[in-house]
Amino acid sequence: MARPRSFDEDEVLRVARDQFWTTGYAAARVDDIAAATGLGKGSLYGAFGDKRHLFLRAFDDHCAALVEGVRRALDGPDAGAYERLRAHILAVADATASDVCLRGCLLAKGTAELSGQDPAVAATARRTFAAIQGLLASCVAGAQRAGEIDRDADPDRLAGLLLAVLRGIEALGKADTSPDSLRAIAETALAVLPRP
Amino acid sequence: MARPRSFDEDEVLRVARDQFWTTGYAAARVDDIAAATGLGKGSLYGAFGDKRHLFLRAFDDHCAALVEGVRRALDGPDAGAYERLRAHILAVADATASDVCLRGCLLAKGTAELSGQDPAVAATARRTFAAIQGLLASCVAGAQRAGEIDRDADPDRLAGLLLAVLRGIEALGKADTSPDSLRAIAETALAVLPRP
DNA sequence: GCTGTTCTTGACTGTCTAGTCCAGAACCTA
DNA sequence: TAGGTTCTGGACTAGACAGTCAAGAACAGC
Repeated sequence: MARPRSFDEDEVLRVARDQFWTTGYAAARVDDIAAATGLGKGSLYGAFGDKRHLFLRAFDDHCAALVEGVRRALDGPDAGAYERLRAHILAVADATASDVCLRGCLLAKGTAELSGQDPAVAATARRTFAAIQGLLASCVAGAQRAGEIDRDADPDRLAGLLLAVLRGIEALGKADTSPDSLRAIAETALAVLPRP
Repeated sequence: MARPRSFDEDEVLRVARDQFWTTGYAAARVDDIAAATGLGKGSLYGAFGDKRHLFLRAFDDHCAALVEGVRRALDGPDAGAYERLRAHILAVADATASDVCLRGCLLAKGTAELSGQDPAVAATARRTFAAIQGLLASCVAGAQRAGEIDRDADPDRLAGLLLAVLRGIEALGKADTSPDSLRAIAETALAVLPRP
């Protein structure tokens, strides 16, 4: 029928996400995104609307990928649930610590910058947090069934606590907190989980 | 000698801080800050240099006030230490939940937006976090001496965990997490502290 | 190959904004 | 009150940036 797109939408969104990620939303320039993707601005505007919508698409994709990553890390049989939980929490601490450019997580950065002014951003963030908490709760419940965490504890509440700890590690990482401190937080969080 | 300043520097910094707070650094306009303070831009630039330095001053002042607030909340005799800790953590959760405009804490917002690009911001954030952790550790140690927290636990590690939980609550609050959830996180964090 | 449609490119526009500058005001000291 | 100094206000500048647009390119169907 007509001339087809010469670019891969997902790839463009990934590049755009990286730009927003490093500079923040307000400081990101559409010209830079166009240059980084190799597209003209017309194509960008034609495909995504305006800067805000481009961000929202990139932000949503990023959050979905994040949840998917957590799912891969935590899903599985009850038997290894506690170990998966432990590995995931330590991995987040280590990844945060080794993020040299301190850009942290786009979810945190975007939410901090925009959720107060853009309900769509707040809604995506809320959904993402809820999804992660759900995955944590399932994993905690698995560990309870496997006898690694006290069965009397409320898995949802423990998951909420762990979510807060993870987001806290993220936040502290942006201040260039030492890798040791971040790891200590993760280990302490695991240590205080009620054992059977 | 010469004409004296017609404005109070601290008051101007407070107003500027509020502007940065609501919109973020990049989106804040110097013209708006000038209008909000009632000053001409010449006075603003004469007194503070440029936008970045104005922000750094406001940010530093805010962080110092924050630490001072935590100190007031947590300092005191061993006897009431645990209760002060408990009250403070619940108060942070409630304050975060009732922040209707979701602007959160300027410390978190400024750090998220700028620490990757401005070492001065990262340094202030790191100092502030360390100070708060120190205050938490002292309070935990007091509660240990008062027999409310297990004496075998490392107060610094518990303080690190609590700091992460507090920052996590802050981060989740920006996504408009329900007041109940935030309070549940705070209560769970308190519940998992090791008792004697 | 022709036609109609959609995509691409990048120059262009209008607006916004950080920072400058200067003329005059306010104040202090003597 | 005179003189020197700093402060004030706001007009001005230069550059940056989001978003538009028109001319042509690439393709599918015929």
